[in-house]
Amino acid sequence: MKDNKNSEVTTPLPTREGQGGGSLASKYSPAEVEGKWYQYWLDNKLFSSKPDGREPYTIVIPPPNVTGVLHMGHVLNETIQDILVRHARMEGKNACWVPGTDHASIATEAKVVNRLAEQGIKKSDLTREEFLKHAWAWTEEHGGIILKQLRKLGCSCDWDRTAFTMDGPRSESVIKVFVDLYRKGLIYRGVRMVNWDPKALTALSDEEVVYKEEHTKLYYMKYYVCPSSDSSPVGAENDKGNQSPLPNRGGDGEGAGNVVHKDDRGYYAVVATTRPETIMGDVAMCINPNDPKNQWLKGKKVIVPVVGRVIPVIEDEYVDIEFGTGCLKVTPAHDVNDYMLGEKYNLEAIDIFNDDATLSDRIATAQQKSLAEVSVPDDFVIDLQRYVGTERFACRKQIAEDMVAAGLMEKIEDYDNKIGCSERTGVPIEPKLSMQWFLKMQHMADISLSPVMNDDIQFYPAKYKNTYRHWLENIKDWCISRQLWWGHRIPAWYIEPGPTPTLPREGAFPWGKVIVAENEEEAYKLALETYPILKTLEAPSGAVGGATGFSLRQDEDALDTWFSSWLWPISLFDGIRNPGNEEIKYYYPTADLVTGPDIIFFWVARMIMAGYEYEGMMPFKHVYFTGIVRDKLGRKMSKSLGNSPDPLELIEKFGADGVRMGMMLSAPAGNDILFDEVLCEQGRNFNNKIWNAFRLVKGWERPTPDPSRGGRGEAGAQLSNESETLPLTGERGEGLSLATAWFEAKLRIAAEELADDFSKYRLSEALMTVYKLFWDEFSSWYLEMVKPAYVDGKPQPVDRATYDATLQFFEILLKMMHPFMPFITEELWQALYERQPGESIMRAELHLPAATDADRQLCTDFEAAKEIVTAVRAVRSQKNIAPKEKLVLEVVSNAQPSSDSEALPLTGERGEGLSLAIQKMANLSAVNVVTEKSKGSVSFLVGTNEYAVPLGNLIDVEAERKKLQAELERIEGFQASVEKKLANERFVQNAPAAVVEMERKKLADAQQKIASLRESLASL
RNA sequence: GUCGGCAUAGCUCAGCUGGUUAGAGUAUCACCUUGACAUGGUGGGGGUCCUUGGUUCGAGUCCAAGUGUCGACACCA
Repeated sequence: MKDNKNSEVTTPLPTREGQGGGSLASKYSPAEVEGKWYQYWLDNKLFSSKPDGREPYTIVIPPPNVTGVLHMGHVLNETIQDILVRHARMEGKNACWVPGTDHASIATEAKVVNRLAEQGIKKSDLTREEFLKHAWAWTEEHGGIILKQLRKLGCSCDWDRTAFTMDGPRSESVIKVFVDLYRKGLIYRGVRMVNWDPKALTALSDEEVVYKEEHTKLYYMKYYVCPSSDSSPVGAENDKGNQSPLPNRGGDGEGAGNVVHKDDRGYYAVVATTRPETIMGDVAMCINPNDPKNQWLKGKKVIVPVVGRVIPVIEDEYVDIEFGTGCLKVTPAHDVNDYMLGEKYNLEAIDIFNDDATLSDRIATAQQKSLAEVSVPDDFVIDLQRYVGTERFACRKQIAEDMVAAGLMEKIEDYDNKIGCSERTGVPIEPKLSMQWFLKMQHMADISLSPVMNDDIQFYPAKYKNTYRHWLENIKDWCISRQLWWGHRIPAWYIEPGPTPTLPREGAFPWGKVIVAENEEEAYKLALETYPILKTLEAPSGAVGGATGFSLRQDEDALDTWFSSWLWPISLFDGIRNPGNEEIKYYYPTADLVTGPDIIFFWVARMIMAGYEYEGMMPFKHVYFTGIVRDKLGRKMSKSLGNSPDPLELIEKFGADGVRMGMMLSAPAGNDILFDEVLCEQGRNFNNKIWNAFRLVKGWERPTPDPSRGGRGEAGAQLSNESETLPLTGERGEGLSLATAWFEAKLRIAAEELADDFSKYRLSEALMTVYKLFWDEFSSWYLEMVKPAYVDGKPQPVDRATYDATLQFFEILLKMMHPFMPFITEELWQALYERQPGESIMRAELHLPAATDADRQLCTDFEAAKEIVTAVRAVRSQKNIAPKEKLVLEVVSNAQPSSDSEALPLTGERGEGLSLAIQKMANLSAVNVVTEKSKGSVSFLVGTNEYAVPLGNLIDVEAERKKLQAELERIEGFQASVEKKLANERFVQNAPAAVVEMERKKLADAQQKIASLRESLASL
């Protein structure tokens, strides 16, 4: 048979025959099952969503970099999203998961530049258009690989909606928003101190700077003092003195705390810095006016060593008296704080670097200029020409050596410092003054803070609300321009004189003025409108384009990547270009956002801003922050450590379902997850367990009569129509065992737990709930109870009711597990009953009736029955009695009636069922109710009831006595603690009545147990 | 430096508004293969709930301090 043949190699299921369960391989092999069903889902458009009357459930994917490759972080993130989406879909919602990629301007541009470099092409040799051609080619070649990989994971994205942050609709949206914000006065252009990445050659936002701890040096440099407050240089005339520079010498004590340095060249101040090369940009020295050490420097001028520039000593309380010597060199062009001082005291900013952080020849010209103004002794000066063109760190090393050699360095100390580095290229940031575009953030912060603080948007875990608030309350303007080509080019044009030479160029023309518009044509129109004088430059009618007397030059810069990402939840539904369209109305706001806390500012906060600015509503209702995936030693996964497994290899090894489960088993929201392959192994083992449970059930002969299920079709498999389906809810079918009733109750209770877990986004707990439900309750208890006995080597047939119920349970379990393990559940769901073409578990809804008090009582009773079984098994284990050997259980019913319902009813209808269940599970030949247990029996307590297993002479009296004695002591200890509590008057007075009552009952139970244990001991 | 989180079994974590002498998964140990599954079954062992103090009749849970750890932000040149 076909089935037999296949089962040797792999494990396809017989979907029609229904028979042949026994011929299934004993191991589940996911490889071809997964490919097959993913294709089936695609073919049947099961992921696709269109607006309709159902409640929408929307997730937009955090777009991975277009050239990215799937890593473990994605696996975690996308698995969570897929679980949420599949869960919502099975709740009957219109689930829509929109996939896409991000152009990641700086990262992608860097990759393209690298690749070009490998081909010997320099970016600077290309025009913008040529470069972009390469970039698009690269994007098309590598782009979307990651989206293909998501399919292997089982992600149920609506692929027809796949978007890219730089595709047509998204780009247009970005431009529209830029223009809009500019017109609202929220975007401006100006010269500011920005974070400059000298490798990528672009400005960065504050968020793109990461601080790294580094061991560096602190250099103490000598700044010689000009002897008088005029700018006379230190020189010959100074020789007459070893004259102290101190004012009021020997006077009233002012300057008593002065710390003065002097050597044979004269008096000097000492300035400590980590960056000696920046002295070339020094324009002042600053002291704290309250610093007693440096009073003597007030009003003086000092000479910048090496450079020879004479600079003033200024005073500002900004300077920290405690740090270094209390003397701060001021380099406005290369330090944010110095820049502020420069602004305050109107100091010149000398930019000493080129864009790539090599030393600019400006240092040499500045030196010549200052030396021409004031002459300083030659031995204070080194010709700066020698540093021009050197790289900043090489220069630092060199200048430090040179200063030591020239006697201009006081000392050098080791120093630990935190250095701001580019998040992308990793190189240290150079603070740099430059003209950039900014978005004013105060307004954005104002509209986006309260929705999070008052939980209109809920964060999971909520602790990130603090982080969010802190950032918004200290917000700074967002530098949105990047000196890159790959990205959305800023829609700003500058008015310049046109090519027509005869027209007037001078005068009141707005040369250099900026026009912001959606395109050049608009800009042109707007320019004429804004500056009517330009009309006088227009060529005679009929002339076209460049024939005018002015032209427009578009800004070279591109926008920060996040300036497009922040519109993602809106632009995906075309809400910017086409406000109020059907899709945006239906899908927005989205339901859940799943992302890492590392981009809370980059992305989450800014999406919230854009959401309120453009839709007047939050972009999502819940944010689920995932943790960082680390290895089992807690280290971040990284390429250099080689500790990051390839997700695709893992999928090959454990199956996608196994990997998903491995990821989710230890991924509570917000906590870092320590990933270990053994978790995937556990996932795979679980799949195998499900598979084998299915083999068991499928191996049962279908009881007759066996009407084709066609008539009732799918309805027969759904518990939602309660009265029609499982007969258990209504009238109990004759042959239905207590096991069936119990498991049905169990399912309903579990469904409620699951719903609760999902509502709190506790997905790993939800997974653990179904894991235990399937493995422990269903497989280990339920199936073991209903599994047919073997007679003469043959399994007995299963009765019809049990058979039907079991299949229905299986189906419900598959549905519960499906969001976590989509492939195996689809495979088995399809094989469980005959299905119509195109049907899928994906669209099967799962609604169970609420659990009742009776359900809970049944489960409680059943737990007691389980305890009895476990206790009997323990007796076997301790006495080395083979599982096959049948035993007898005695229920000791003393005259004292058991205190209440806690005692297990073993009489009556339910009692009989429980009794039978216990017999089967503990392999007993009988359960006898006795008033006194047999001699030579081992006894145990469940609740306050006593049970005994007669063992005849197998019993070891001494061991038994010991065991009972230990148990007795334990309970007596417990009793003592309860008695003590009850003896405390204040407890009885203050504690709620119910609590006191509970304690009384505990005491009564303990007393009863003690009595029964003493009796047992005595009877030994 | 400022702010915040966390600290419970060997490991990873639950433990919700204080109320059984603290739970799960995994690991570990012992025993068990003819009947779905050794990727399995059964049973067992394993905790000073970080420390100290406080509030309370009662604290793993609340408060304070300390220690350790992780993170965010700010940075001193």
